[in-house]
Amino acid sequence: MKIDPTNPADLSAQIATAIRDAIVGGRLIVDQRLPSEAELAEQFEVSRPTVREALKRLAAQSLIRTQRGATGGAFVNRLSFPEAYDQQITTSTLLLSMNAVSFETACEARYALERACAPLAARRRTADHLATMRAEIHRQTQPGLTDEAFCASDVAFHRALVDGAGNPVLSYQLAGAVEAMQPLMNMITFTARDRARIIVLHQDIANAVEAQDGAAVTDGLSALEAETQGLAESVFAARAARNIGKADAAT
Amino acid sequence: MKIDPTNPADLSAQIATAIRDAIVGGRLIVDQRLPSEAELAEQFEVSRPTVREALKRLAAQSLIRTQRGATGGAFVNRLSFPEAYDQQITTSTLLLSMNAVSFETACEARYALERACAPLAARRRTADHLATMRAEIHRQTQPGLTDEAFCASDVAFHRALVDGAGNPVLSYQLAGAVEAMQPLMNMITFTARDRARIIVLHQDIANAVEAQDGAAVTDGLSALEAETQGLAESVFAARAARNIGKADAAT
DNA sequence: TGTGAATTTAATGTCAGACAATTAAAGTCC
DNA sequence: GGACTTTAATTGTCTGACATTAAATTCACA
Repeated sequence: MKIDPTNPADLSAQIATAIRDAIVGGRLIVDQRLPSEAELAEQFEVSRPTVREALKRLAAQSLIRTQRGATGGAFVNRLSFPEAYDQQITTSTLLLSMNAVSFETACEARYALERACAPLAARRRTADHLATMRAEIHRQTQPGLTDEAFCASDVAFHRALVDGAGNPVLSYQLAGAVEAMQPLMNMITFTARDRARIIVLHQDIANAVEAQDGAAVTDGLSALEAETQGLAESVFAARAARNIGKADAAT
Repeated sequence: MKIDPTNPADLSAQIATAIRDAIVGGRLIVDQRLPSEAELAEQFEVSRPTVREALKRLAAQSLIRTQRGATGGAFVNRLSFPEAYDQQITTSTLLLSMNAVSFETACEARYALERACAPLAARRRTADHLATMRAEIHRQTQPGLTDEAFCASDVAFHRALVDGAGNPVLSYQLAGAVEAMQPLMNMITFTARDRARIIVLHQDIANAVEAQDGAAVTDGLSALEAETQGLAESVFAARAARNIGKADAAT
């Protein structure tokens, strides 16, 4: 593990990259202890604060964890699924919110990915997954529900569907797609009639999952996508019309 | 933005979280300049090194970028698609390599996700995507190709298919699934006969994409998945048998 | 008056040394 | 032998300083 001493800028970034490469390349294995900060500082011929900044970079990506005390130090961390979920969700959410991704594009991606889970979920879903889906549908029928709570329940419903596929890798990949949509969905206001239509479609999907009919689940998701896209379109159109009206009034 | 002064541990992590929440929550917008390190240190009532460690954590996630000089400082960074791709790929690769995910599970997830792109790719693929796919197939027929180069070409072929769907969000989500499989695929040795079968399937898929026949693309991917799973199974079975033989010889 | 070079300034990047906090292991006393 | 104390190693934090960078400003000169 060496760094480029001719490039005096970003020493901590170089050190972080060197250690990351060692981890990704398998030269440092899970739970292995890294040299102490003082030793690393000596190895790389930098000061301890610089080493610490490098280690914090790695800690931010869950690549290492640190322990204090006599036998403490930095250890190569086993990236767990929950940690990976979190990173996936925050990255996806920021990507969507910062890049002016259209509702249409994000929605299309989300439902395309969910349909990928449909056949597997139909085959493997357990009673647990079904119960979660039914429970969320029931929550969605509650009259006093805010739009945000409705969206959150929607996300939970879809998460149950995805988890029903029984493939943790798939669940991980989908986490970003499903969760990152929530802020976009929150921009929509749902009338009672809108909610009723969505709930019916959710029930169709839940029934298809229960019947283990993969094709029906796929169709149900497609119908839900069409409904969502249409709803968003009308909401945005109405909003645009109101803005034009305002602009006219202002002149 | 406040931190918990009663918890004296992990001050830099707390500060990083506070700033991250401000970014995700929209209180800090893209390209906005954060206070200088000295000012942040004063605000949070910590020293500058502690603030710096927090900022490095955020920089590691591409949430901020820093500039030196008089008008320099830390700025909220617009998370670009390429940056998000990279993060997605390293996270997925580490997740798979560190968690004893079976080849079968990862492969199933990958092909399920790719099938999600099939209808869109069939509808929207451009001549460019087709040309890339054909070129990669041609490369795969070269006799002197190493197994690694064959796998890399395979990844490029599938990337072209995914990109053909014309949905950047989808491409981003798929990046992890497709690229993270490569190390697992590299564990397999491909005989000339194996390669020939795969190439035929690739050609079927390319033809279906050219004909804009979404169902045929889906079927082609399913056939390729079956082929890959079968191949992996036989390779692992042979390896296990050899190991048992060795163990017997050792006794 | 305009322009280009020199200076100033504000910020990050790095360093050295010190002390506090934590934790496990070694040592000690009953 | 067990409970308690001490010790040592390590991370976490602080202080103060200097180096480096790059924009803004000043100033000399044409």
